[in-house]
Amino acid sequence: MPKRRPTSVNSTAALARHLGLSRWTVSRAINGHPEVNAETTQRVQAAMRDLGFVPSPFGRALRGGRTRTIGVSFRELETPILVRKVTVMQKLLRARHYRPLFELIEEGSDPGLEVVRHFAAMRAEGVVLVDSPVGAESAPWLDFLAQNRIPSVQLEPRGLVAHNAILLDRRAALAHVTEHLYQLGHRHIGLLGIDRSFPLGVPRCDGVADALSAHGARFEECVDTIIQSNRRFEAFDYGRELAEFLLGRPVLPTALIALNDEIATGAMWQLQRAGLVVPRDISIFGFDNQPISTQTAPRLSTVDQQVPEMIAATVEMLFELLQSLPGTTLPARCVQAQVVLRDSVAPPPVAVPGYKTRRHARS
Amino acid sequence: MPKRRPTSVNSTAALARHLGLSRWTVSRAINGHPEVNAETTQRVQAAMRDLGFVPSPFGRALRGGRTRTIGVSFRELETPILVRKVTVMQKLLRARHYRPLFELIEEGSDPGLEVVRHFAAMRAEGVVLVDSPVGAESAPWLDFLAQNRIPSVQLEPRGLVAHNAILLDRRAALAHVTEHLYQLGHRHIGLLGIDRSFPLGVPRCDGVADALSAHGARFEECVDTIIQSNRRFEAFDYGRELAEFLLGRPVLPTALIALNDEIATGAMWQLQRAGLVVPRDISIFGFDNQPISTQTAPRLSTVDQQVPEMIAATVEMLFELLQSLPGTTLPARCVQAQVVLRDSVAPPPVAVPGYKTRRHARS
DNA sequence: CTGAAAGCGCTTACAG
DNA sequence: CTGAAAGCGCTTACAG
Repeated sequence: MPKRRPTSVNSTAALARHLGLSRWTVSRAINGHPEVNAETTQRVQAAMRDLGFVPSPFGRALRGGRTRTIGVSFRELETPILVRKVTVMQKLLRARHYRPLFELIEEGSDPGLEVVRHFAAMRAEGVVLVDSPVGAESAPWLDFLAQNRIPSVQLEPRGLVAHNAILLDRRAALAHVTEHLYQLGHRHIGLLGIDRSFPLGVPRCDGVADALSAHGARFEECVDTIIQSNRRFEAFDYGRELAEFLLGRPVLPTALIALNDEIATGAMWQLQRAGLVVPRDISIFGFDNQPISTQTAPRLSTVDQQVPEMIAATVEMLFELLQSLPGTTLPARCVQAQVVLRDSVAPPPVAVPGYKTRRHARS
Repeated sequence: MPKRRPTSVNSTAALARHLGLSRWTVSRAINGHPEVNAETTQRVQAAMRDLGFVPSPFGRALRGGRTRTIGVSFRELETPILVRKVTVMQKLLRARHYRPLFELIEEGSDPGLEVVRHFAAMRAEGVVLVDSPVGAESAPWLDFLAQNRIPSVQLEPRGLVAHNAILLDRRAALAHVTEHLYQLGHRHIGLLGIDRSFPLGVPRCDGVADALSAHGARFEECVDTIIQSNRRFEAFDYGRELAEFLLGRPVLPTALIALNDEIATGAMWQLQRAGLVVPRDISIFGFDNQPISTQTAPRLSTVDQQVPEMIAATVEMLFELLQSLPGTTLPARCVQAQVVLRDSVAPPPVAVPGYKTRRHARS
C-alpha cells in the first residue's frame, strides 16, 4: 500500500499553513535565524525534509538574497581532463554549500560575453573561467564582471595574467624536464608541437631555456622545434605526423618533449615503426599523465597536471575574493606540476662514431 | 578614448525610462507582442543589445513565465564521450532558444532526487537524464518529475525502460558484430567484460544470442564469458587482466568482443605480448569508436555510438513531450549503432591439426 | 519571540 | 496601441 502523499507544499506560505505557523516564522526557521524557538526551527526543517520542499530560488534571489551560485565556464575541449575538473569543482563547491552553474563556451564563437551576462543575470556570486580563451587581463568579459562587482578567477588562462588566476607552472615543469634530460647527457632536444606561437607554449619554451642557460647552454643551439600548426585534434595522428617530419631531418635530437601524451605516444609509435628503439635511441617526454601514458611500451615519462590541486586553489582564491572588498585583486598563484618518470627516458646513445648510424642515416 | 559607458540599465523599468516609454510597453516589446508598434519594438530590442540588458530570469520565472531551461543530469563518468554529449546537447538546445542547466550526479550517492528537486525549483521545463542510473521506470526521481508534470527523457538508462527514453540498440549492434564473425567462420567467441550481471550487458548478450540462433547455434556452446567484476576504471589494465585470464584457459576463442575500446586495446596488447598475432590468431572487436581505436596495430574494428544522433533524438523526444499533454508517454526509441570495420578482425585460423598449437598449448 | 508591510523585476489580464 | 494594477515567493527591516 503506498504511503499517503503528504499535502503538496510549494511555498513557505503553504508550509506555514501546514505547520500552523506564520510564514515569517517559517522563513526565519529555514534560514536559521537565532530569534526563532529552537524547537520550532527543528519542526520546520523536519517538515521541509519530509515534504521535499525547496524554497524557490527565484523568490529568494529576487528579494536580493544570496544565490549561492558560482558561474563556471568551460571551453568545449574534448579532453577527459575536463570531466575530472568539472567533477572536482562540483564537489568542492558543494562542500561550501554553493552550486556551480556550468556553461560551455563554443570554440570559435565570441567567447564569453554572452555567458558572463547570463551569470550576472542569474546573480552568480562569483565566476570561474576555465581555460579562458585569449586570457588577457582586459578582455570584455572580465571588464563586465569587474563592472558588476562579480569576483572571478581564471583557471589556466591562455595568456599573461598576473591577478586572480591559477596557473600550472609549465615553465618550472619544463625546466625540470629539461634539467633531467641535460643531466642524463642530452644536448639536442626536440620540442614536438611546442613553440612560442601559442600562449601556453611560451612558458614551456622559457622553462627549457631556463634549464639550459643554467648550464651555460643556449636554446638556439640545443633545441629543435617540430611543429606544423596549432591543431590539437586527432592528437595521436598529429604526433605521428611530427615524427615523420622529424625523421626527414639529417640529424635527430636525442630527446623529445611533446605538447601532450597523445602527441608523444603517436610520435613514439611512428619512431618505433621506423626502427628506433625508445629510449635507447631517443628519449620522449609526454605531458598530462593520461591513462595512455601508462600503457605504451615503454611507459611514457610525463608531467602530471595536478588537477585536484589546481581546482582546489581556484575555489580557495574565489572564496577569498568573495570575502574581500569588491575590486580586490590577488596575485596569480602557480601550482607546481609533478614530473612523472617512467621508462621512455634514458641517457642518449653513446657518441661513438658508427654507432649513431640511425641519427645520421638520412643526412 | 574609451566609449562613454551608457546609462546602466538593469531592469525593464530603467530601460523604459531610458527610452521614454512605459515599462509595460517595454516588456511587451521584449516579448515580441504583436500589439506593439513595430518601430517601437525595434527600438527597444536595439537598446537591449546596445546596453547588454538581459531581463531578470528571476522576475520572469517568479511571475510564472517560461524559463526556457532544460535540466540535464550527468553521471560523473570520466569518459571523453561525455564531453561530446554535453557539447552537442548545448548546441541543439541553443538552436531552440533553450538553455541547459547541467548537474553532475555523484557516483554512488543517492542518485537523482536532490538534483531533480533542484530542477523543479529552477522551474526547468523539461529534464534529460543522461546515463541515468538503475533506470527503472519507477525510480523516485522519475515519480517526482511525473508528479510535478515535468516531462523527461532518459538517455541510455541502465535498465529496461520502454517509454520516454533513447537507447542505443546494443542488441542489434552485437548481433551485427556476431553475424560478421560467424560469416567469417568463427564458432567460438569470447566476451571481454560483458555478461548479464549489469544492465547494459543484457542486450549485448541478447544480440550475440540472436545472431547465433539465426544460424541454429547455441549461445552456451559458442560463447565464453571473461569477466572479473563490473569495474571499468583503468580500463586498459582491465583489458590486460582479462587477456591474462583468458590465456590461462585450455582453449582460446577465435574472436573476442570487448565491452569497450580501452578493454579491447589492453587485451590486444597483452595477447600480442604473449605472441599471438591479431587478427591472424585471434580477432577482436571494440566498442565506442574512440580515437585510440584508429591508433592500434592493427587498427581496431569497433562500434560507433552515434553520439550526435542519440542526442538529437533525445532533444527531439523531449520537445515532443513538451508540446504534448502532461503525462504523455512516447515509446522508447532505439538508435542504430554503426559497426566500424578495421583491421583487427579476420577469419579464424584454419582448423588444421598442428596449426592451432597456440590455442591448445595450455591444455 | 512573532505578526504585518514592503518590495525585488517581471508579465498578464484589465481598462482606457 | 498604451497605462495602471496585481501578484509570483521570498526576506528584511519594523512594530508589537
